[in-house]
Amino acid sequence: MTRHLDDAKASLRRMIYDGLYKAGEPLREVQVAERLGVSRTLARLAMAELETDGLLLREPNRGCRVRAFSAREVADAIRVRGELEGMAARLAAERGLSRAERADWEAVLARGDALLDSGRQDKAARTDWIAMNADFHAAVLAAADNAALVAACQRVSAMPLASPDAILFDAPTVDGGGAAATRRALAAAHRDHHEVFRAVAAREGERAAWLMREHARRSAETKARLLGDRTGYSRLSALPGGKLVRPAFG
Amino acid sequence: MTRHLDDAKASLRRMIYDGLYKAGEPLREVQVAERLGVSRTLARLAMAELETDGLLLREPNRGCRVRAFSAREVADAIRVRGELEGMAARLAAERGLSRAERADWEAVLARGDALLDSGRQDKAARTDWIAMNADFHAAVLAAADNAALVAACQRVSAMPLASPDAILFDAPTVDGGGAAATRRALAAAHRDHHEVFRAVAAREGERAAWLMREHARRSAETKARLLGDRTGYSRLSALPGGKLVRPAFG
DNA sequence: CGACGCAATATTGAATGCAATTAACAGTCG
DNA sequence: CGACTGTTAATTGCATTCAATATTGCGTCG
Repeated sequence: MTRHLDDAKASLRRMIYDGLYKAGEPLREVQVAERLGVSRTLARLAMAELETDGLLLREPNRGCRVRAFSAREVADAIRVRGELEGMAARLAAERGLSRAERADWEAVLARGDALLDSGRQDKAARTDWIAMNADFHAAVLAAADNAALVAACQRVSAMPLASPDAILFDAPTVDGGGAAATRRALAAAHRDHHEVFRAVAAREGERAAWLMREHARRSAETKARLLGDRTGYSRLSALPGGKLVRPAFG
Repeated sequence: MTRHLDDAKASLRRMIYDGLYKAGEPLREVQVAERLGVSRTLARLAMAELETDGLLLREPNRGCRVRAFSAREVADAIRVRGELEGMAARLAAERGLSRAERADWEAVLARGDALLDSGRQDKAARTDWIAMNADFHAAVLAAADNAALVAACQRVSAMPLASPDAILFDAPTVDGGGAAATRRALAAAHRDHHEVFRAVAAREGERAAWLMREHARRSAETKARLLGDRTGYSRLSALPGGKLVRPAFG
């Protein structure tokens, strides 16, 4: 992959996430190329990559369509991610953390603590949170020292909303809405992070795996609750409340 | 993906598996195109896909090289596959098998029994065995009813030797060689199949998962023993004994 | 009036050609 | 004699062009 292709792919991904193309709507190569400001070749390659990422569906000689993900599919993907991350936690616990890994991990946890303590809710805080969260999940995978596991996890995280980066801020909830609920959810998630770390550090492999799976499962349930039962969607910005924020995505 | 591209990709894959390109050796687009009998465009696309499959490594502006897989990497991938298939078995057990699924599964098991009972060791028998084995693993995944799980499993199986299809027949072993040892290994594997099925049918989820993980682990250990400790290889036909047979691969 | 078939058009699929980047080599200077 | 730089050859990256396939609209026939 070269620079231009990466750019085109990222831009197209963003376009889809932003709902420029509705689910089921065909992506015409010429139009995509125009909007991306590149040639048809690059547009085509970008579409091919997003297809392998599972974001687009291709019918031979009929082009690509944006794939719609049901709440069920997202939940399924998150369960798989949880299983893989759980395996990573178990492997990490069995292997034991090096001094450096332990320090890195604790630094990430401290960043999360600081963010929660600050009480900030602005956009920068959200970006920081997403970065912290991503770093935590990456640390778990790295500590497992299994390249195939990392690759598999990245793949399953390619689905919109299935990635740990995909956090729904300020979406309305049944138990009262908005900022306070979000804050509670983030605090709970970060407690999970601490617990996973303690279990791994204590070499409690199976328990670490269980905690990690539960962490993913909670995230899946939260998202399912927020997204409702609609069977298909891809325009994330059109979700209930329209206040979805996923700045660090893609 | 269109027909020509699929063909080109499969052919190139086979070329690499057959050792036409050694590990680390660069794949020049023009040469690949010539050997495939297609244009540079298709060769390029095929290479791009094999890159995403993890079979090739690409350095920007410097093309692709065949990736060498260490015995460790193969073992890691198989462990991940085992975890995913174990998850599938657990989900299948929790969900319960439909009448049709149960029948399909039993038919696959019966095919394996018949093959073992026949005592055949010819090439056709091997092909049949590989097909039966693939069907069994596919049945486990299908019974889990989780699309993301299937996709993740397919991905991790893309690595050479990591797929359940990749069976080493007649490779020399430490405990006496060849046909008899292979026969014992296949019989043991098929006992695993039966046990997994019984556990799933009995709704024993965690036990089914464990059995499936162990099934994969055994396969990984067998391969590791056969492959030895060499740190890098990709020319499968050049493995010890040179009697490797993997007809249904790719 | 509806259904089928044919032609025109639009869209994807593949190949060739051109530009940009990189590696290798020779020549020159220190 | 070794290191550096300018130049050349080779290779990838991208754009354009040509060909194949599917879709749509219209006309005709039942």
